[in-house]
Amino acid sequence: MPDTNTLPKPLLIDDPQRLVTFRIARLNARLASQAHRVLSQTAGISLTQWRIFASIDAMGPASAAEIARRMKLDKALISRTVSSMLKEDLLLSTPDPADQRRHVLEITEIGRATAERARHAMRHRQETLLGCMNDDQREVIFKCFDLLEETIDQMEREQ
Amino acid sequence: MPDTNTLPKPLLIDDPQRLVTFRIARLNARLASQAHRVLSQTAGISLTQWRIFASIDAMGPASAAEIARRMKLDKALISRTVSSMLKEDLLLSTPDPADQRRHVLEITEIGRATAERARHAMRHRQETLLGCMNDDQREVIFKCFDLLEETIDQMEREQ
DNA sequence: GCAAAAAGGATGACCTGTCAACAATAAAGT
DNA sequence: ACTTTATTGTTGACAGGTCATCCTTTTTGC
Repeated sequence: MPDTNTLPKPLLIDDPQRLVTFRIARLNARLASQAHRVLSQTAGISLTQWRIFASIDAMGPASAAEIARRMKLDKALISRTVSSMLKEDLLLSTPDPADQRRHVLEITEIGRATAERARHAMRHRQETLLGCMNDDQREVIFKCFDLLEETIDQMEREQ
Repeated sequence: MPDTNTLPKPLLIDDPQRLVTFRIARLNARLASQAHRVLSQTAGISLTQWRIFASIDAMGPASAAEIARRMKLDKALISRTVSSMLKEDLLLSTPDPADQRRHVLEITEIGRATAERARHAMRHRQETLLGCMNDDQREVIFKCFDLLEETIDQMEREQ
């Protein structure tokens, strides 16, 4: 008897909509493209540039490696993005006298003004996104993010 | 008085770790690279190829456009991925006599065997990921995914 | 003090995914 | 019947991001 076309059959995977990875991937794609639109319209910067601003702003001047570590982002990505930001005078890089490999990055006036232009839209967006959940849900979701990242850490350790 | 270097100051953004977009982006990057590793080691396929398998397997043979719609993925991406899978005989494409633009895609025996090789590892991974949360948390997180996607839909409608 | 290992940073090759434009076909509106 | 509009699927160009490798400087361990 034929099967694949007559009856839907038990599956390779139960329901793609119930896969964490898949849902997160889709959510991420949509959130990123939305953020990209907002940032390029308001301040003409990329999402990674925005994140570098946010990192330095939140935790003070830092080297590229420190930013990469703090945000768990690829250092190649940071390197390229930082060099684009230096070209546009959004960041200032000063060599560390105590370590000749290290360059400390800080936000310039231009950089701060640029980030400022995106701030309201980004904050509003963030609030709208958080606003669709109630306090309990917000608490649980961030807890789950932590749990998932811990699990990934573990899986990576075990290979 | 100087400021940026003396005191940490109130911020552009409160805490990057508390940004939904940022957390989801990071989680996604880590999950995707992990999935990529598992899939290439076990079955030599890409994540998008795996997703196309999962989509057809879960919901039956379909055209490229239907897959793109179901998964909310870019049709260009689907087109390129499908053509790579056709070259490797992982999928079979048959023209629809009722609509000459449409081609119905189904999984070949080779394709099914290939997907099968990745299945255990992928399912185990999925269970480990879900396993770090309890029933309540799982329920809430999927609920939040739905809420967030609805919110994005709304924001897109309002521009 | 010195060889080996590790960290900072840059870069080339590469892959993924997005956007816009296109040709071909089909559907809708007149 | 015919023009307009929408849909399917393909493609080129490109931004974003990853991986492996490299060079330089610093740190570690003998």
